[in-house]
Amino acid sequence: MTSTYDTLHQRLQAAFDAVEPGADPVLRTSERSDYQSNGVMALAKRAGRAPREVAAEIVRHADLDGIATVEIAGPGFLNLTLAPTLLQHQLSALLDDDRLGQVAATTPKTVVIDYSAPNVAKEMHVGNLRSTVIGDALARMYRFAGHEVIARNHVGDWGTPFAMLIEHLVDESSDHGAKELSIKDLDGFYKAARVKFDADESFKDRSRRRVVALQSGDPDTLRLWRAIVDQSIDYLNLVYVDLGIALDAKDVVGESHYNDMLAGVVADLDHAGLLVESGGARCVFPPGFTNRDGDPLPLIVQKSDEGFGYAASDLAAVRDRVDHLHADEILYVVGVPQAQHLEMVYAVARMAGWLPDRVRCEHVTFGNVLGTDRKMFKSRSGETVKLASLLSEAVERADAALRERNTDLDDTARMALAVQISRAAIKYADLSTDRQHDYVFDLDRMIAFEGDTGPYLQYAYARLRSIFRRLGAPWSPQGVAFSLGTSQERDLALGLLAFPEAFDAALVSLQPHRLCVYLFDLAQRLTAFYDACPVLTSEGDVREQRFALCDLAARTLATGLSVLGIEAPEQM
RNA sequence: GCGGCUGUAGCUCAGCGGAUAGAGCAUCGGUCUUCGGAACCGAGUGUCGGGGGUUCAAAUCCCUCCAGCCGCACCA
Repeated sequence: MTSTYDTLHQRLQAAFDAVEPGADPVLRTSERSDYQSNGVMALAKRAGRAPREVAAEIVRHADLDGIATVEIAGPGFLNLTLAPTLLQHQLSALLDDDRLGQVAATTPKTVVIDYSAPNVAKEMHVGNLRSTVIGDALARMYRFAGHEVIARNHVGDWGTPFAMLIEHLVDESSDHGAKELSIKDLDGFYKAARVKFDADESFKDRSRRRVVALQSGDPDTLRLWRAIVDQSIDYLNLVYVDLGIALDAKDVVGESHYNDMLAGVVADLDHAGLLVESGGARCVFPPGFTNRDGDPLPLIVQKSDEGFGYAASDLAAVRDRVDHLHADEILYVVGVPQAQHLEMVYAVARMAGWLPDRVRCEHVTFGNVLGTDRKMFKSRSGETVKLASLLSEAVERADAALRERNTDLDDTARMALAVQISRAAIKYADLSTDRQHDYVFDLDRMIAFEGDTGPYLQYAYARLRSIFRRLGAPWSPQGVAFSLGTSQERDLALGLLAFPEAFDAALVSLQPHRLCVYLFDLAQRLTAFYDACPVLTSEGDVREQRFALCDLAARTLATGLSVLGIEAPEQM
């Protein structure tokens, strides 16, 4: 189906084209009418004519029969009110459309999304939250839009930190690592190794030798490395399951994966004449980057000790994603501190011819998670907060809230619900503000059942489902007449029809919060409708229409939440 | 020093060239013998960080200043 916005836009575009080809109608939703077109003033200015005269001409050219009525207002705004026949037609089409009016991509793209990327062998913490949640939402949005998404969890599983862990494992196991240890407390294990590394010179030396052994593929070293990595990934997967993140073991393609390609990266840069030796390191100097003294800034691909830096593996990853995964688009959902590094990687990859212009490469940045004191979010004791403990605290609060409401749920069902609610609370709070901004992590606020929160949206959905449960029999639409006799019904209908443009705007701009804003607005229209328009006790066509609106609202909420990675329970 | 991001109501945030700047929370006042009240309706509150400019039109674009955060060669 053609969305309501697109229908309107096409008709207006034709009218604008008749006056000046290519002129933008600037069509927006409006508070004064259903939609407004603001393009007349600019057009009149260019033509040197009176705006209201141009507006009148546009109106004459516009074929809006059965689509909308127009009113010229103010200096030349076109206020559009959608015609009943159009609303009837569009709403009927929505009832039969699983995609709720959103048109799937005609030329699906292969999109590689690099997100989450925690350090293996360290416990996941709030610092990993945003990349994981935002990346997951974008992956789901792209999939819904009809694209092929390849998720890449570029975990930190290589290099010096791992050499250090392996040495520590050897020290700690009774038989010098001949058998793998079961590492119960990964975080503690990592910290102990770190302390030893910083304090003990001989341990540091052994670790350095171990890096060489690791990178050159020493079997014993690799076996120990594998043991640590496997356990860590098992643990990561538990967190992903707890959070409801669509990442699993097959998406884990960490730094280690590119080890064999690093020498090739350096050799090919050398052949291309891009490699420069500087201070003993092998570098590329992409133009336009300078350090604090104004001197050219290198991307160091091979360190002076012959080891490869992360620039090398990032470059190898670009090649892999373009050559083997055939990416049309690569998104890096990575913290903003990496901005310059990534820009340099893209620049060098383009210089080397590894990243053709047709491949869009974008850094999806995000702000920090702050505590209620507006400083970096830390625990009472000043440590970084573990994701697992954050989640369990949220679950406890959700469970307490459910108990207070004394539902008739048994313990198991209530706990399961508490998990769904707490995930929604955390994810929605993260997704509902512009991702580039820092946001304040306040569990009390985000888990509240009133206001702009995940649980509020879930509740709006659950109320709708309750109506259908009470109906007893399955409901299916049959020639629904959308008379939209009340303002609440009409407002809800307009909200439902706006799903495609809200979704598309969120996708194109890579801003999931736009979809959140839409869903919250829809939920408010819904509750106003719900309050004013009885459904079960109404009769005839009105009843049928209200069921249809409920059905559409439920599906729109569920779909919208689901592409954000948020579940919609049937009952709360 | 260079580059990037941020500054909107008491608090948390939308608004990204259009009309009197919006929402949630909090506050105050209503509705209702709840199709699930975790609801709905209403009210008040703003030097859109300051200043200049561009434009028919600026919170929005440009310049500048102030405040805060981040990055700027071998840890990733």
